[in-house]
Amino acid sequence: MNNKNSAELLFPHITKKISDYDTIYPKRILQEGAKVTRLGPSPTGFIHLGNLYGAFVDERLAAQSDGVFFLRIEDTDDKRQVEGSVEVIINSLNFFGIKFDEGVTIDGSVGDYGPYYQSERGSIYQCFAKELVERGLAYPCFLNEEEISSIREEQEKTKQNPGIYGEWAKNRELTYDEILANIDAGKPYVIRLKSQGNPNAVGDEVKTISVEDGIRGILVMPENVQDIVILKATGIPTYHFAHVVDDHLMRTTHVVRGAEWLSSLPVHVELFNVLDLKMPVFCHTAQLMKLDEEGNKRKLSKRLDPELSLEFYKNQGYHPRSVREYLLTILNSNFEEWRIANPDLPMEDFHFTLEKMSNSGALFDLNKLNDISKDVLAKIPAKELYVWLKDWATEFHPEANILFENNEDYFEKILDLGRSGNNPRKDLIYASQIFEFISYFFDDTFKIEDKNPENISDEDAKLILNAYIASYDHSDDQSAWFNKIRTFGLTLGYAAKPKEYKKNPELYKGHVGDVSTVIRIAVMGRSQSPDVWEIQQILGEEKTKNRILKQL
RNA sequence: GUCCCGUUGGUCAAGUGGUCAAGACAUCGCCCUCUCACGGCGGGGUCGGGGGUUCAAUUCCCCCACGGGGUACCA
Repeated sequence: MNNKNSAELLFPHITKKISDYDTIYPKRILQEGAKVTRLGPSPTGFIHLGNLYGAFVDERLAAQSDGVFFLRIEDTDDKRQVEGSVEVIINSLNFFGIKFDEGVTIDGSVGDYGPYYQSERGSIYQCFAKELVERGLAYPCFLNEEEISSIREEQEKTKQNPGIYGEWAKNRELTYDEILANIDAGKPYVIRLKSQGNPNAVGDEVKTISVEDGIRGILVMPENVQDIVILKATGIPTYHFAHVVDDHLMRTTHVVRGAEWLSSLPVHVELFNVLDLKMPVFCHTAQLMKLDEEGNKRKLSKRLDPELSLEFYKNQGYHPRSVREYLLTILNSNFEEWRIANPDLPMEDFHFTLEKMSNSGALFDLNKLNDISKDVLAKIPAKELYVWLKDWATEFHPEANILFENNEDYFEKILDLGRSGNNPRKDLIYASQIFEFISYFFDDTFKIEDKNPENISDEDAKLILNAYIASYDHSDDQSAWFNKIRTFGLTLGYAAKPKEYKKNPELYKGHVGDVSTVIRIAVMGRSQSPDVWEIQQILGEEKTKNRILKQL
């Protein structure tokens, strides 16, 4: 038996059979309908919003069905490894609430379906490859780089499809003796699939495959005809082969991956068929896009788009829950309606479905994220916000650390400012914005940023502040406080209501709004802010008076 | 070049052979109001183009355009 001998020659050290692995990694015992999903990042040291987006789908699918979500590291490309990136991946995803049930963790692997690093699964892939060689469905190919590129040139010249297939696959039918001779000569080789597709078919003769995608419905594509590489010269598998072997042995039920894999789907289908394995449900997600300077949609790129990096959100201080809610609104458009109907339920109560996912690429929209974040933060109690802000500042804004010392009560009052009642304020968006927003509460960061209204001269402003300090009583309630402002405003020549001023502008210097703006700027340094009385109550009498006095 | 996927307002999108073509963000106007927010009310704005099929097409079919992706011993 030619093939059997070749297989022995190629893989002398492989003694296990595929069936042995099926015993080692038996079918998972899970309840009916449980989904097994996986994330398979390559450890390049960069994890982005697209990864989170996909991971979120995996996580929801598994969690909602009491299934399993595991992490497998796809480190088959030795050129792209980056030290420490596995930790970065795990920590980043964890920060945004993505937790794995199984697979690689910070302290080693967990689960019965390992190893979870593809680099440690070499003999498994080789076993599968060996059996394919034995069965005449794969073969060693000794074509070197030059030979392959000259094949390509020839194909381009004659306008044929590029690749190694059909008669271009010159090593397809090598005999045992030829293989032996090549190996003895020390020639490097790869293992290629001997595609069962017909490369010479044209028009209606072209066979098609039909796959039901979890997101896109039925996909019909031409069958694969390429003798793709399954094991590289190093003995390490390509993605295609590793995917098929691993997702079978790890008993993955749903493969969630980006649309960039769509075109290699026929390859995967052939591999599953040729190995006689049950295919998982493929779920090809749309890619996240962004509008470029010329107004074209384009794929987010890590070089050009800082907001693609998960670090961006951590740096800016977006709350993980905000990012999660935003992602869910892109993932399932009906989430938004659900959220409006159920403002107080945790987002995990929403039933996520693949069918509701869009097939076209969504533009990333920072506006929307901000809007969602306002609602999210509005519901988080001040105590929790305080802890979150403190943690964020420790890492990204250390100069603010001093603000947290013995200041918890003060801080919480600030964060709760205007948040009670039926129409709570929604001022808080992300941590760095919050520090900016509340900076006037702290003498270290307080500064006069805005100018008095144009109709108020410096003398007028002093008159107003003098009258204010003279009438100031910290124990006044809000309406008493404002009535005083109206009263002395009127004697100084300012209408008590803006409408009165508008009716007879010639009678007044301005209106009560101008008066309170002057006060607002003295106390807050800004012409716009939440309610002055409430802010003064938080600041305290001493600080309030000092700030006014300083402007006199 | 070739293969694959996609295309509903500025953005995210629901949706169906006959709809006034939802909703959200953004935007504009008004109301509330001492500013800003919040909230309320309202406005503008969409089925990429061309052919079919049909009494009727945004919806079904074909062609084109545009966008994205693949075409690796990357994933």
